[in-house]
Amino acid sequence: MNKAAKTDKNKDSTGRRRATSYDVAELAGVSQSAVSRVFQDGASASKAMRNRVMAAADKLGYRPNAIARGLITQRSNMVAVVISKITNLYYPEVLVQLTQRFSEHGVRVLLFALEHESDTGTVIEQMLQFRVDGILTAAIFTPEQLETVDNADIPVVFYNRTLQDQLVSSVRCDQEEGERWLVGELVNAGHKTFGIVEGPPDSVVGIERKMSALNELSKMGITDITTVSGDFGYETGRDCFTRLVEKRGSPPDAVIAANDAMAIGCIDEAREGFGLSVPDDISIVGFDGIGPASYAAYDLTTVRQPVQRMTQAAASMLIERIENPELSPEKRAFSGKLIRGGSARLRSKNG
Amino acid sequence: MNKAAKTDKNKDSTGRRRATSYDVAELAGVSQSAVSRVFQDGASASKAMRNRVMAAADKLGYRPNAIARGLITQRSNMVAVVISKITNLYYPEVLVQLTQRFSEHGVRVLLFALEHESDTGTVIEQMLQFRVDGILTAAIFTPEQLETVDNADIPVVFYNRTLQDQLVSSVRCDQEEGERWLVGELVNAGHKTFGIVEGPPDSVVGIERKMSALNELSKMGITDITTVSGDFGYETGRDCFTRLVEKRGSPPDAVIAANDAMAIGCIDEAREGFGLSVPDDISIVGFDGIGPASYAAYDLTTVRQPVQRMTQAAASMLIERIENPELSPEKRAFSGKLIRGGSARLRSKNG
DNA sequence: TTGAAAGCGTTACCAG
DNA sequence: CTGGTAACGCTTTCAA
Repeated sequence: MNKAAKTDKNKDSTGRRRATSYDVAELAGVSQSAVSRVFQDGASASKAMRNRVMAAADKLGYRPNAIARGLITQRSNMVAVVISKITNLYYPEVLVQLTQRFSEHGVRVLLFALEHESDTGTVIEQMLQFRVDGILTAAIFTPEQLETVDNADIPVVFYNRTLQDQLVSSVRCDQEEGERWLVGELVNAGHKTFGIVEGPPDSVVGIERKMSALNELSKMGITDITTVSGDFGYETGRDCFTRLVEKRGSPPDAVIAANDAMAIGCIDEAREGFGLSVPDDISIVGFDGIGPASYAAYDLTTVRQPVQRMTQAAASMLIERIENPELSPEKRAFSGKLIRGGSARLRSKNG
Repeated sequence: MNKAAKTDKNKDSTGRRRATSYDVAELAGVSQSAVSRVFQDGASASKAMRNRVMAAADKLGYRPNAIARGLITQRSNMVAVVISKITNLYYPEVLVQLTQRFSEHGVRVLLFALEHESDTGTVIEQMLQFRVDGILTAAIFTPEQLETVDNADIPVVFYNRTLQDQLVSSVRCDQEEGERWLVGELVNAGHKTFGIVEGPPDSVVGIERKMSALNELSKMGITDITTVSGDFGYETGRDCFTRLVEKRGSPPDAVIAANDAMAIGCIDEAREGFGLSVPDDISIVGFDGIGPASYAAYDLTTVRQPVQRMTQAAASMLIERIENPELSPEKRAFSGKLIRGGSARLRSKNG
């Protein structure tokens, strides 16, 4: 291999090497450090210098190499965002908003998607290898995993899940409150028998919602409660409704589903499979406030998560902790918004 | 600032510096190059060496630094994925599947989200700075933008959009065919007057679908066609239906919406706003095959995109081109699947 | 199979 | 304000 061949390896399609700060420096007739400074924020560079460098730079199509910068700076300017199939981050707008929030601070998003929330282990190694500056996760961590990232001094913010009594930052929707509202509305409107459609067993969110509902129901003296479990999907919601009725022998007065998708499934099954009228024969409520919940055919009574405020908060909490690692953990819970839709027979506000 | 303070900067919470291959080498009593080799694939290292190094490594919690590796290797092992609000990549499962596909090849996803498809310019610079190995985009590029990434020798795969006559790789759903199917079914079932609900003007996907439908309608001799335009959202779908009827003076026999969300909006508005029965009074069809399309209340006639095969193809096409930059561009179009739902009055298959 | 040494493209420190 | 030089943590020749 001759010399030409050797120097070929970094050439682009037109035969030029990808320009570095040295190339720019040479063309501009200045030092490489000068070029570096021109491309920094609080740099000290004279106007003349800046002009010459810039001219040379875009003549060569120079772009600072963020990888190299990260190496020396010890800041990758990337955060890991972990989503899993059943997460709320999974809702499209959340990811888009998050990415944009981070982007405003010059931070890029490295995405990690989990098939199951329990697969976290495999991706943590990756996040650490890529030296992400922070982690925003909608999947739970085991204590060991938490310790691992903690030892690496990487700040973590949990989205809609919070480790019991652990000293970690989190942003969540106040689901206890939400379920309390829903149960309150239903009981006050005279519903006496309840079905609960809970989420999959490995979902903390699902468990929380179910427990809160059960708690509130029992507080209000309701004892006729039947529970079945689904996977947060529409189909499973339909299935759950059938199983619920079979288990009880007859439909309950109201069904509380752990999320909107299953609630919608319940509505369809109640109507199609059992010829019931919603809400005249049975009330059905969900949780989340997803798009289809407000479709006219369902008009779901639900609690809408303040997604925008939550993502906003999550992003800034993480960025704050990247910039100031000494900041102590913080847990923020946002109230949802009760949507009194037509899928439940509720007392009118004025009654 | 004394020496202690200086050396502090890279220490972790327990006071140790983040371990490097040098630290591992020292502890294991071998050279740094040896450590490097142990953590590579086709490395040559004796079993004894490997053991000693590994022992030292996990004693120190050593993790190879992917950033540094990327710098020397000239491979970041990251690809950029660009989504915009109205894209199909926007559908949750697509992102998850993509990320997993890439992950299998050791490639991470750097996510870029656009508010509008036309904002591409701002993110291209970022992708280049981070030296991504490839780009998968569900947003259109201008010719200049395409040239920019081309000059940087970064392979690009377009998802569901293809630049007219440009020499680029793309994966898409065959929308012409899909619209042809839909129109064919409707015309054959006797529908004579049509409404078309098109997408936003800056969506290539929307335009393609509309043009294909119009084409096929005209081929089949249909002339009574009214067109209104929405933004791909549910609410806009409802609105569009109203405008359609107003514009025509009366409801058409059938409505062809550019996507499912708007089709569902049309159904709700037809029922609620105009007291029409779907499909007895009017047939409504969409495109995409999103989740809610199959909800019992809508049971939409639509064309489902083979999302899984498309993401699979997109990921492997990009990876192939990263590993072999000489590969010529390739355009792959996948047929969708016609879903003959209850939202349209169609000829039965046997009739 | 192993080790020494030369980069990769930046930033950061320190004189001038 | 500017330039020289030493890192950053790794991979990759090249000899031994």
